[in-house]
Order: sequence, then C-alpha cells, then structure tokens
Amino acid sequence: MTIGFAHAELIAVLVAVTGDEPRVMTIRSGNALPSGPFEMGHRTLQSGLREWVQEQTEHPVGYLEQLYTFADRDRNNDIPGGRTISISYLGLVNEQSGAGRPGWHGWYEYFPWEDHRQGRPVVLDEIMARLRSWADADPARRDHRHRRADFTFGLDGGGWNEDLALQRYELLYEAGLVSEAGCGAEANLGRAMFADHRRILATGIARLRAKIKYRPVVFELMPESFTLLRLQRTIEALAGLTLHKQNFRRLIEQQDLVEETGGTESETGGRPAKLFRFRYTVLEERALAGTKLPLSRN
Amino acid sequence: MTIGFAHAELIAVLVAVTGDEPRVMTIRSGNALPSGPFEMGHRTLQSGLREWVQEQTEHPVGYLEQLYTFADRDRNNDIPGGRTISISYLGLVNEQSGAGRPGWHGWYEYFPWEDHRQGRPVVLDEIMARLRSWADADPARRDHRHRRADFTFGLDGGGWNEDLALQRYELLYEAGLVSEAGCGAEANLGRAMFADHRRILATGIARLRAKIKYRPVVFELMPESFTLLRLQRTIEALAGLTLHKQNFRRLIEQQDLVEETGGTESETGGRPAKLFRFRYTVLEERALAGTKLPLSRN
DNA sequence: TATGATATGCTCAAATGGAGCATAATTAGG
DNA sequence: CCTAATTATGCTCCATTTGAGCATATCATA
Repeated sequence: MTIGFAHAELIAVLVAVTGDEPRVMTIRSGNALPSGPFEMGHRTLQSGLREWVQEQTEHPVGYLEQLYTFADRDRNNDIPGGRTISISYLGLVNEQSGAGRPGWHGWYEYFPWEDHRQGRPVVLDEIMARLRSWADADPARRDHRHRRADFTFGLDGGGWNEDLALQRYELLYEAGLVSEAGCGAEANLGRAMFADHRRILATGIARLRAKIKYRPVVFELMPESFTLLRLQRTIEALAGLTLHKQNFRRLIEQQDLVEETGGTESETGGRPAKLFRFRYTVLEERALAGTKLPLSRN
Repeated sequence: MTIGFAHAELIAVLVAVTGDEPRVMTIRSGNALPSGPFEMGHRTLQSGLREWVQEQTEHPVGYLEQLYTFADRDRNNDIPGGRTISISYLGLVNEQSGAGRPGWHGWYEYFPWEDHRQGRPVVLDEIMARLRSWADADPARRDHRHRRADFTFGLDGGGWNEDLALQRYELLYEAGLVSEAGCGAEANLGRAMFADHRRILATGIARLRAKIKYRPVVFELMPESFTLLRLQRTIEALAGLTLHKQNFRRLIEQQDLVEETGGTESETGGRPAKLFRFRYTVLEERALAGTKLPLSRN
C-alpha cells in the first residue's frame, strides 16, 4: 500500500467586524489570506494555528473552527514533486483587537454582490445578464444553468438566500466571470485573490452566515458590553441583510442570550440604550438554540 | 519558511440503510473504517475517493461530502518521522447496492445510546451515573461537567437532541468511559474501533443527522421508488427517533420533494401504499428547504 | 362478511414569525 | 422652555407553521 506524501499548510480566514463592516485579515495588500506551514511541534492543528495567529497578528482568536481541506490540483500553488494540502480555518476576532489596522479588508470588497443591506446591489443586474449569456452559450445545459442561476441568486421566487455565498461564487467561477477562473474576465465582479483564496473566503463567509443562526458565535466578535442595536448591526454586517429591529430584540431576549450590565450608552443621539453582556453560561447550557434572523424587507 | 510534510490518507464513512438499520462500511470485521492512501494521480480528492471506493466495494457512491481533517498527535497511527493527516469523507450509498453484505455494520452497535426509536435506551441510566461520578471527581469543574452532561444528554429540559451525537461521544471520551480513551473502561458503552475511527464515525453521524433536516440527501439512500413509510423509516433510522406519520407526509408532500410513480406496493398487509420517486429537479430548484423532522413522543 | 392492518385525509389548538403601531428618553435647535 | 429629530423599547395583530390526534379508505385474511 503506497502512502501519499504531501506538503501541508494552514490557511486562516480571520474575521472581525468594525464600523458595521465585516473584515478579513489579509496579507500582500489584501491579495491573499494569511497562511503558514503546518508545524509538527503542536499537538493539535487548532493549538498550532492559534499560536501562529497570535504571533503574526497580535489578536487573540476567540472562536476557531475548521473550514475545509483543499487538496485539488489546479490550485496554482503546487510545489513540483508533491501536492499541497491546505487546511483552512475560520477564526473570529474580537472587534476591538482587530480594529481597522492594515491587513484587514472589508469582505464585500471581494464579494460586492453579497451586501444587501442597502438594498439589492446594482451589480447583480450585470451578473445576471452575464450568467444568462453563459447559460445560453451551451444549448444542452441551458435550462439547467438558468435554473441554477435563478436559484442561487434568488430569482426563483425563493428570494435572496444569504447562506448561498459559496454556491454563488462557484457559479461565477464556473461561468468564467471572476478573474481567478483564468479567462481574463474583467475584474469588476469583486476583487480577486491569490490562487483559490477567494473561494476559501467564500467558504468562510457561507459557514459563518449559516452558523450565527444556530449557534451563538456572534459574541466572539463583540466587545464585553454592547447595545442590542450594535449586536444587530454586527449580525446584519455578516449576513449582508437588514433585520427587523423589534423582532430582533424579542428573539435575543427571549432566549436569555444576554443580560443587562446596568449601564447605558448615549452616543448616537437618541434615547440611551441599555448595555448588555453575553451570558457565557449559555455556551454550556445550550450549544444550540442560536440566533435566528428576523428579516426585514426594507 | 519551513514547509510541513505529512502522510496523507483518506478515511471514508460510507452509510447505507437496510432493514431500517443505518449501516456503515467497515474493514477488519467492523473494527475500522475503510481508508486508503491519498493518491496523487487524481485531480480532486473527491474523484480520487469515489474511484477508490468503487474499486474496494462495488457500490457506487451517491452523495459525497468532506467531513473533517484530523491531524492531531495522539491518534495512535502516526508513522515515525512524520504525522498522518487523515481527510475524512461522508458518503451515502443506495440501499440496494450496500445491502447486508459483510463489512456493513449497524452504526448503533458502536453507539447504542443513540437509538431512541424504541424509547430511551436503558444504557443511558448507566452512562449518566458514570458521568455523575466523573463530574464529582473534580470539585473545581464539577458544576460545569454536570451542566455539560445534562445538556448533551438532554436532561436540562431541552430534551434529547439527536444532532449532538459527536458532542456526546467526545464527552464520554473525556470522561474515560469509552475504551479508546486508554483507561481500560469496560467496553459495554458501545463497540470500540481502531484509533479514532469511532470519533470519525460519530462526526459522520452528527453531520448526516443535521444535514437531512435542511438538504434532501436522504434520497441518496433510497431505491428509485419507495413508499412514504419507507422514507420515514429511513429517516427515523438515521435520526434514531420516531416521527409523527401524518405530519411527516404533510411535510414531504407540501415541499414537492416527491412525485407519485403511479404504482403501489402491498407488501405489509394493509392498504397498499402509493409509490413515490424523488423529484431530482428540486436539487437545482432549491438546494435548501430540506426535510424538517416532525417528532413524535411515542 | 367481519376483523385487523396500514394508508391517507382532515381538523384543531398551540407556538412561531413577520410587520407595524405606540410610547419613552434622549439631543439639538430655536 | 419648547419643538423636532432620533433612537430605544414595549406591545399587538395576524398569518403561517407545527404538534397532535381523529376519521376514513383500502387492502389481506379468516
């Protein structure tokens, strides 16, 4: 039985939210995700990555979760004589630590079509037009392609589904509409990244968007105490959607996810908002329950 | 920058359901999951695994999804001079192909506490008793351990949650109640497996149980045409729960997941059941929507 | 033809979710 | 001081979904 040998590296999708903008840590002026060798010294992958991130940035990583392992060929970064296995992780960094320093880029820079907080992005019209011609270009697969485009971009009656970020990127890739796909597409469909790093980022976004709905991980992105509106804006930033304010409060409070600190904040020029803190005991009590998203159609 | 080198292998959790029993393909008389080298020849991991499974067994794999990559030390199968990276996959095999041949073991053989179809398994009493003494053994962490045990095993008012299969196994492992944990525990808490294969299986079970609720993957386990009861029994087998029959039908039908074939089956000696087939177009139409589980407290 | 068994249709109440109105507590500007 | 603007917060209403169970249909078999 032959044993496969391979180079192993770790790739991190480190997310923080500052100024209502979800940001991801990058290197090379925003062209790549931070990555490093898989050191043999560490007992576990997680501990290794945690230490390594701590060294590189000075941000402690709160939540850390394995994303996906990429080992396909055609990844543009194979080393002759072996294949590279990239194990990617999603990490959440507290807002204050990961503030607007260099290296942190808003993730909608890479996926402009994913931010629906100001309504449907205009770029979607162009995307759909280009997807249409791509679909029509192959008569055999035409119908299937149209249905797939309609579904992933919410034109099939189901409406926009923020969880499909990865599927959308993959569709655009297949259609040759992102410049990573090789065929020199105009790069106006979001900023490109090195190798398949944008796909990895899309994987992280999709995973995080899905996760916040059934697991209280948002709090890893928040400061110790916060107002409910601040919490809402953070979730909205991640989901790329706006939420119904009153229902959002109802949802959060009825789940006992937070408790009042007693203090208030009167920054934004209205009635002062109560400050809350996360009830860390719920992490033990109910790992599930989580935060559903009360949408708003504004 | 140093580059980590490692051995790479693939481990497969191949699942089929026959006779209302979820089964997993094993080697070594049920002691290990099938695994093989990561061949460099294949373009993608998936295609490599698909081919390899096809060779080993004669079952075509329908649905295939990456599970998790294990690379921690202490995995009992490291090779001197390097670490083994195991990339695990979950694969679903059609009922007929993967029938009761040798090598397929019912997965509740390994996790007897996970099957609640005949009511709460009695072994849970012993498990809870042992978890209690484990919790009490460390006064500092006592409360935390009790809460964790109560939550994962559904004693905190939230009730049994079938999705927590992995958390339950990990808790038992931590508590030293499964023989893989080293401390020669009596192996009556389910059959043990080689190295960390039982943990990988638990990962697969948990993933599948969660997945069937929001993605129509069950059909990969079904024959071409089937009755609604057969579909229900399959889902019940996977979830380890019984479902409310009428509500199950309502759920399936209102989602247009299936269509009548026109035929009927009159095997079980009652009113003949209509035969249905899966509407494959929904895979394009709505990758989500999925099958929620209408529970029944019988 | 009665009985037992399963399939299938339908009803009802409770829980959940989406939307919006009403009121409270501030700041800023006359 | 008074008013408008702004944000926070409490509450209601209604449509939909979900959990549970009753009633009827259609078969095999004795």
